Amino acid sequence: MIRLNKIQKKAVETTDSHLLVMAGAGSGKTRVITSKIIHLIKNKGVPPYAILAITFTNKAADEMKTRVKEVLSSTDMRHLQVRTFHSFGAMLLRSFISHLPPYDSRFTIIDPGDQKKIIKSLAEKAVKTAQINFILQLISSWKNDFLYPDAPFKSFAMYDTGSKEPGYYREWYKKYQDHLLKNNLLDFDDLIALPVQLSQKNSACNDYLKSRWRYVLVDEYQDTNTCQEKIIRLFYQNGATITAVGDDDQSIYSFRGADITNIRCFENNYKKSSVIQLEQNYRSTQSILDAANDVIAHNRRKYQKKLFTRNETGEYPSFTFYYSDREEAAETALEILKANDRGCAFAQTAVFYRTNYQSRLLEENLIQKKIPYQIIGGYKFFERKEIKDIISYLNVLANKRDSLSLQRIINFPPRGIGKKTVTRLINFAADRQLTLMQAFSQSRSCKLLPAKTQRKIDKFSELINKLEKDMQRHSLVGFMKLLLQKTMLFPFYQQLPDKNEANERCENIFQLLEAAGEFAENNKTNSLPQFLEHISLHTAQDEMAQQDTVKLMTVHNAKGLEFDTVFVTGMEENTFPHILSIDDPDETEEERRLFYVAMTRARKNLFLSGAGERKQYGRSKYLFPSRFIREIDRNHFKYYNDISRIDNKENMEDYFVIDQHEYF
DNA sequence: AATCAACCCGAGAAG
DNA sequence: CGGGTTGATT
Repeated sequence: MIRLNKIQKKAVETTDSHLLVMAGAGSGKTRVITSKIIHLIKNKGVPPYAILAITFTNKAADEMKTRVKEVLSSTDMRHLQVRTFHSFGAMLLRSFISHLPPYDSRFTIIDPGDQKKIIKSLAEKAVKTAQINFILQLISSWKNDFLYPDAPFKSFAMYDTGSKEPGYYREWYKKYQDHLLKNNLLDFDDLIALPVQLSQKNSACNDYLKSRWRYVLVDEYQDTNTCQEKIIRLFYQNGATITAVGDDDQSIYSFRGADITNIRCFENNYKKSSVIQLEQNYRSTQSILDAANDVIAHNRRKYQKKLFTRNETGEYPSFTFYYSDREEAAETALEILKANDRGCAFAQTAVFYRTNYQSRLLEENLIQKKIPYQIIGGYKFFERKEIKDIISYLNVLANKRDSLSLQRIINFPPRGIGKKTVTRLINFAADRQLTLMQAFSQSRSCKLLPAKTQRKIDKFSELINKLEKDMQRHSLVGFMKLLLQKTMLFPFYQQLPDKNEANERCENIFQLLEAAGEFAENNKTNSLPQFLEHISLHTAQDEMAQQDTVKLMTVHNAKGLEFDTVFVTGMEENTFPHILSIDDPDETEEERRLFYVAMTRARKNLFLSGAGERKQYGRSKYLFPSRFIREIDRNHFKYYNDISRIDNKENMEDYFVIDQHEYF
């Protein structure tokens, strides 16, 4: 057992009862979990088969696997399960979902973009994006609360649905879920909720869960939602020993259903459990921790943790309030260069912001100063059009019932099958209870379409059939190359009139092929369904390359990461805390935790900044420094300046619309 | 079916 | 300001 402190050691060696490890930021929780897995196998003789570790991101899962791999044999590794909640759910469902007809094991996992498309397609007339988002969010929280459309009506009534009746949204939910069932599609929430349903309805599945896992370790427990907690509870009820690791001060995902009371009530919910608090930090300097402790102390807390370290004292963070967002971006880029001159590698530097669009100005400045950078999150690689096109072909081949993907590719690249034809086929399929694919062949005998159009449809069906045969005969990558040619996708993108665009899209296609090759190599498989699952469960952090680039990301994406030098930008009221969280004390506390997460990512240097003017929708907004900055003891700054440099007299008036004295 | 201009409206965070 | 959609035109 490698270098654990006394308290960590106790957490590792407590194996005979349920345990909550309250692990402060940088206190070595990954080390505790991995050490515990190794301890169970090596010292306690627990078969690896009986151990399950659950995380939230692939990156965390991979990290654990890598560390455990150094000690365990490859046979042991094969039997040990280290998975994310979603991949665990998917795994279980691949084996058991046929007990929930009409789903079958070839289901496709859809992303939020697909969800929006589905809602749009189910609407009789145009629906606003905001409305679609609201519907989907409601559906998501219903699923997280384990409510499916067939639940009694009164269960839905307690949800706040604004101006419209809950019944209205329940109708959407019914239509949406019906579409998923017919097309054999699962959304992210289904991956968590359906396993619970299965374990209750299907004895084979329940027996499997019951008999197999005896030790379950959960990472980031503060981020569990009702459904995820229920899964852990299933193991608990079946006699497994639970180790929950997390930090209530880092709970930042309530908007996706995470319930902070899950971790705060662990002691009550899991009988005969104990709690261990890890407060020694191995990441940051004491100066950074001092400032971070100041901030989080402003929250109401059940577990009062105060981080300390034996690392060097280091330097206090700095705070600069710039004149404008442009100045902030330019100066941040300059500071990155200065840090680089002092010996901080670009790869050890990160810039965080509250909202995705804040990356834009930064990017412009980094490009101008020729600083290599990489954005983590935001528009994801697998959501690019050219990639989605290819994946849609693959989806259709893996799941013939997926009419969503089929509609995407039926006339792409263009092959003369227009909207009218597609609408006709969809209606035809609906009338006869056929899948869209089945409608292709049936429409011929029914003479549904003009002969010329039917010929085009036949040709397309033939293409799909041929690809299906090719799939059997080739490796994953080999097959994908063949597909790119036979569908004319690659030639299509290659021949785009805009050469820059053509190059970029082709480059992305090559990257996809590379990813497929890597996947096949790492997992020793050419299975298309497994590759598709891998893609759909891909997370923002997976895009972290080891290149020497500055990393740009939202604070949410920064969780679990660490850098020598960290910049937290946009520290203004209404930006961070976000304007939509400012009226609700609970949400403001969550914003504070978010800032706490941001600060505790830094090992050595922490730069905080804000701007007095920020452009939004092409208009200027005038802002004041964030309350979170004022919560840090003034003595805990190396440099502090909250006065904007007003060098443009025209804007003076705007600044003093609100009396500064009133504000401070 | 493809192209383009006018127009509208919006961006909170993510598996 | 800029992306996405609509509707007119070819």
